[in-house]
Amino acid sequence: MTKTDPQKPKFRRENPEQRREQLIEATLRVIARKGVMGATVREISAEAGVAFSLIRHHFNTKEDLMYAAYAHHMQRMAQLSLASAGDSDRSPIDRMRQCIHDTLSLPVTKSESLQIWAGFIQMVPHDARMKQIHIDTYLGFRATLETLIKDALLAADSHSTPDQIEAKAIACNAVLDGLWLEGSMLPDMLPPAQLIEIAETTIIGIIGPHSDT
Amino acid sequence: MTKTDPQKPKFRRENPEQRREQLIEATLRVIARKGVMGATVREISAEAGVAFSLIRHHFNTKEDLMYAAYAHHMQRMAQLSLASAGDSDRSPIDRMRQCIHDTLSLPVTKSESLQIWAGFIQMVPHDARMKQIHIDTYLGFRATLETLIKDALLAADSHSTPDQIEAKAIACNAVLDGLWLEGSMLPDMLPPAQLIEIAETTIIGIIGPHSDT
DNA sequence: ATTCGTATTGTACAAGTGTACAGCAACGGA
DNA sequence: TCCGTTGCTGTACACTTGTACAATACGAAT
Repeated sequence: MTKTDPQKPKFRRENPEQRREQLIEATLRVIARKGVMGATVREISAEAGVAFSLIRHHFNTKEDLMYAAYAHHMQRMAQLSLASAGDSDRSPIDRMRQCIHDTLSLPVTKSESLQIWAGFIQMVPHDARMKQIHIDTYLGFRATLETLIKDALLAADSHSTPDQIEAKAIACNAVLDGLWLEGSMLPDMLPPAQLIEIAETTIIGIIGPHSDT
Repeated sequence: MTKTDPQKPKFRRENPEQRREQLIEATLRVIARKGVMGATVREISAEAGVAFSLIRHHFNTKEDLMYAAYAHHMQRMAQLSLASAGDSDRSPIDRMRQCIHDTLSLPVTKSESLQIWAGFIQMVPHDARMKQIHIDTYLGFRATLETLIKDALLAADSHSTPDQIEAKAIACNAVLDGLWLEGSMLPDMLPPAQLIEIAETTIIGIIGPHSDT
């Protein structure tokens, strides 16, 4: 052992904001590895390499840490899925294809992501703040889909009422959710290539100008 | 206090099979009310009205109880969704409509059902037995959908390859999963009537004889 | 070098966890 | 009526949990 540094610091003071993010990331890793029930303050702080009592210094309560971690996770997932939705260089249909591809491939379909998502989803019906985070994420995602669909229909010179566009966005969202879910759960049975092909066929069918019932 | 019955039994001996089911039902109620983390052996046994040590008498471990509860829940959900799938009196398309309706209405869309589902789903990636239960349930549901789709296509005198039918079943399953998910989570925002209409339009579009890409 | 704010630590604690086990009591068969 | 089986209970225990709080020590400002 090199004892050459007797005044080596026992710990490093971190920018509170950065430390908070470190704890959030550690929380997500622990949930992915051990599930929500395994995500104890001691496990999380060990993952982050700090004393477990530090959590209480940066978050009023463990619940607060969970809220922050949920929002963080959903934000990242949405960003990964919709990264190219704003590229005005590409055609709407091309952007939609890219969005489908990104949603149904790694890293979004990593089973870790699913497990984190499921662990939080389970809390939504009981916790008002969790529910709010879910609503914000869901509506944000759907709004982006709506824009994409509207652009695609305009490019095809096809008109739809706002209600119809909303319905199509809900349907597209459901397809992506469902395929993402099963693909993440059973990656061997439902590989990304198959998921993407099914999603493209289905979503193009949904967007296409019919459904005047 | 009517002390008229001094030899009132302190407890009732139950058929082991029935007692097991009582404990499973109590488990599901507790998970629905308090989440997976709140589903302790004491809470569950209190819900069932028995001593908490009784659980260990009927289930080797708490995990075993969870496995049984998961299988039980998924079995019931599938049965509620597919109750009319076998009615050979009705046309395939009619049965599919009924299946859509049943999947996207109460009681299947009760938020309790979702919470129980999410709580278990979270365990799937880590636990081999949980994963097996999921696979069995998923493939079972999909197989029923496949039959329904095949019958509908036959009735319309339209031919498809097995691969195409499988792809359509995966897509239909995803639509139903996704809509069920969001509908259960946000019942006020996405009422059954709207979900059902969207699902019918989408699924009829999926089944309909196109998708030769 | 010294001071000072505060990020960080370590210890402590009450409450709750799943499991173990010995003994009680219900109830069907004698 | 008694008896044996076994479903069922109650207590106990080792362990983990989230929270509380006083003491420590890092790092920047002086």
